Amino acid sequence: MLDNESDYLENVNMCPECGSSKLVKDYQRAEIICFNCGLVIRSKIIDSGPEWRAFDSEQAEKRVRAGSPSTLTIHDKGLTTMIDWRNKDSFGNDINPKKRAQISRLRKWQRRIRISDATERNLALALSEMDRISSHLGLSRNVREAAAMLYRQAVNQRLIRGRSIEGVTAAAIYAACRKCKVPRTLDEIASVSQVSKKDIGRGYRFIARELDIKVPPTNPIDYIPRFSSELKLNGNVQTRAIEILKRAINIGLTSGRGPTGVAAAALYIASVLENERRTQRDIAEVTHVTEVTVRNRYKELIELLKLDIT
DNA sequence: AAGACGAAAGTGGTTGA
DNA sequence: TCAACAACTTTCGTCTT
Repeated sequence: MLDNESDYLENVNMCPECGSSKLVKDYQRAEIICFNCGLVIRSKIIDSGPEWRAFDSEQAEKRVRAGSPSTLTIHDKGLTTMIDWRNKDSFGNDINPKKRAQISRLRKWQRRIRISDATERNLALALSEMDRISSHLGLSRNVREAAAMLYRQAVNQRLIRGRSIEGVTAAAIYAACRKCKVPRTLDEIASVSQVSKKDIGRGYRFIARELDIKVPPTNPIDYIPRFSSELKLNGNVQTRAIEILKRAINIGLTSGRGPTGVAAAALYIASVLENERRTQRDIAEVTHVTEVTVRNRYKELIELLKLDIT
């Protein structure tokens, strides 16, 4: 077993063909090659270099082979050159004082260039704001990336001119949420940003038009998973609610109505049908509509879908 | 007493002239 | 730009469990 295993390890130090000890490990091609005679001694070797994923700061120091993946949520996509602040060369030796002065000048300019003009500063600010809002709303990675992408497009097309950074960031997030089918209401976004609901809506319509984003009207079904988990409803209720909504959509019962209201009513009916009853008030609370709306929608639903609540 | 129901008046946003 | 309009909310009183 040990013999077999050594096949996979890289503990060869001598070429079996010519006896030379000058071996080259080529991680790109995953081979160990004799520098002298060119024999491929091992192939498919495993790159044992550190990985970029790190779970604490200690690991972060070790796992530096590849750098972070490129991301849109950092203003330069994480692709900048960083000059280490330690005065060591690549072997860990001290750098002599003359070189040190040179390098510190390099560092200075690198910093200045990284966030150079107004656009860059704007982006950096906006992206950190978006990050703040996203974490408040508990948005997933891909929504954040999507929002960042929208914002970049908006910047490229000079759409920010005359508009507040906060307004556009909030609008970008709203749009990204809808695009990714994890809708947040305007109210929710307004409550964690300094922008009013009205302005976010206006900003959203604006960038949606200018960037030519086609987002279908919000589907009430998209709200079901989030609302029902907030109400601690089980999966059967969710399925039931989605069923109801599909039928409702088919007869056009949802058009013109606020999607949250319809979702709320469907959830209410489903919760009753599945014997997991929640009060109208509870549902109204998490869906941010009033009990009255829940009632109105739910009356329409049972009437037109011929549902019977026992 | 809590929840469900419904009427009536008020609010903010869309639409069409 | 303004008025009409539908959806939604607020408020409050009544009915049901």
